[in-house]
Amino acid sequence: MNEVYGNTALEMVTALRIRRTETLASLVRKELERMIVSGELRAGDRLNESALADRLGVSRGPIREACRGLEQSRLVEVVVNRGTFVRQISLQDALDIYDVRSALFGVAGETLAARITPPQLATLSGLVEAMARAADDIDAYYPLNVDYHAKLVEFSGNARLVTTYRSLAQELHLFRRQGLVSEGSMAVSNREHRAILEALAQRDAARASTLMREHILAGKKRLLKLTESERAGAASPAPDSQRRRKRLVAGT
Amino acid sequence: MNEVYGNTALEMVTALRIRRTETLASLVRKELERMIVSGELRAGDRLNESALADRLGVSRGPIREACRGLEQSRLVEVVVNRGTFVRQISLQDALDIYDVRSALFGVAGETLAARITPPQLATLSGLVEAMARAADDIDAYYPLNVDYHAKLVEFSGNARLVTTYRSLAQELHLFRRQGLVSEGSMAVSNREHRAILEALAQRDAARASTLMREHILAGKKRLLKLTESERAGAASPAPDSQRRRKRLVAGT
DNA sequence: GACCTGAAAACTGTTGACAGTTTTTGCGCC
DNA sequence: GGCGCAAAAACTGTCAACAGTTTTCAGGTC
Repeated sequence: MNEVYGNTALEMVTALRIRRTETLASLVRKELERMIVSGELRAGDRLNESALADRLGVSRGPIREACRGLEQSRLVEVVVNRGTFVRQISLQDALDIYDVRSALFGVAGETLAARITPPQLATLSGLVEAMARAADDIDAYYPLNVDYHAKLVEFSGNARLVTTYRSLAQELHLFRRQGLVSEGSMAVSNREHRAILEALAQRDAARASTLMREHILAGKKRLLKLTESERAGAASPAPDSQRRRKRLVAGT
Repeated sequence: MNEVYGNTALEMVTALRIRRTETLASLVRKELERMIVSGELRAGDRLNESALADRLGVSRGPIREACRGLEQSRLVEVVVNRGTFVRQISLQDALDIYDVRSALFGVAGETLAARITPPQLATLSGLVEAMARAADDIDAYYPLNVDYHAKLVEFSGNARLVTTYRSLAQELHLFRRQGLVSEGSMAVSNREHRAILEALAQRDAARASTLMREHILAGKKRLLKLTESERAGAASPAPDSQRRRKRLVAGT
């Protein structure tokens, strides 16, 4: 009848086509993940089960199942009888995650140095060059940067490391300050990327591990410095829409 | 009427008393976790939703929600239209987990050395002494050992590290060979525990980190050696009940 | 006996409804 | 206008039933 019904019908068709490989709950989980990571849902927002069910054209069952999955991967928090909320990440949480992530990245380096293949080296090299070309165009740089890090972990061949790392990276997306990459740091960062690549090419496990660990810790330090200078002096970047609650998923 | 109903009634009372703090789904999740870690449910077993629902005195909804949570923490695997199965961990998986765990343990050491308090040192010291007294009584030694490791991570104060580490440790419980601690290794292991304790007492972050990382890697090496000698020579410890499937949860 | 085949049984995926709790709303009172 | 307070609305927790898929099994065939 109206646009809403049009949308859900379309999505249902898609869902049905995919079925037999994916369950509704897992499709919903992916969609919610996307909404959270993309910022469509913000930290603190409540996930209204009925509203989501209407919006996605399914019943509440799959929605609830999806939420339990998200709870376990720490993207949401469930409060009994009150609902599930997109998690709020404190600065301390973010710093803690950086520490864990840096250790994981270190393992990736150690493992990878011993087994990296020429095609993998070529892929990584391509990404570093692309980042160099991106210069200080942050919109071009950022996805390349994410991809480079992801590839380093994936190429390690340690499946459990990959999932753990991904989960932490995703959780970090909940942190409110997206602008953690300042322009000046991109050149510095890519210099580190290149050094990592060299260590890997030489199969120097110890060096690759150290460099990779420190690369993440450098990110942590940047974040720390940023928040400190922010707290000390200038007004925070976007102080306007601070406590804009009530932006639940309800209305279409 | 019969014993089964008696059980479920009792459990329901317990559940109702706890309510308002916990949801049925989370209670079920904990129960399933216990069953899996304790070995009551074995790797490969299918979790029959209806049977579990009857057994625990709840409907299938909470069971399904619990399973989605377990799926995310990698204790079970869900196959569409076929059910959820207790995960099977291969030797390679176990080795991969050891690598990740060792890195996490290293972070714990580094963080903890800088912030450990006298009472915490006392607690850890107590555990090391208790383990020494346990000598080669494995039933006394094992839980102390688990506790010692857990405390080292908890005392680090990094919440995310704690949950990640716990999840990995739990997953490792799925690995079929429980006898990964041979008698001779207990003395060696406790010597390492004591060395870690000393490094922490001296607030030597680098040393504590290295020792703790290597402590876990030593466990990995023991496992590796064990499986190699097993493969090479003697028959495996318990070759009888190998493919004993069909031990689903159904019958009471 | 081994092997298809098709009906029956068992089980998972999903839904809609009901019960109990939390939040909102409307109203009198200060 | 601000403040309790009770009724109503909104929402979560749980369940039982239905639909569709997978597995089992009996019967026929070679």
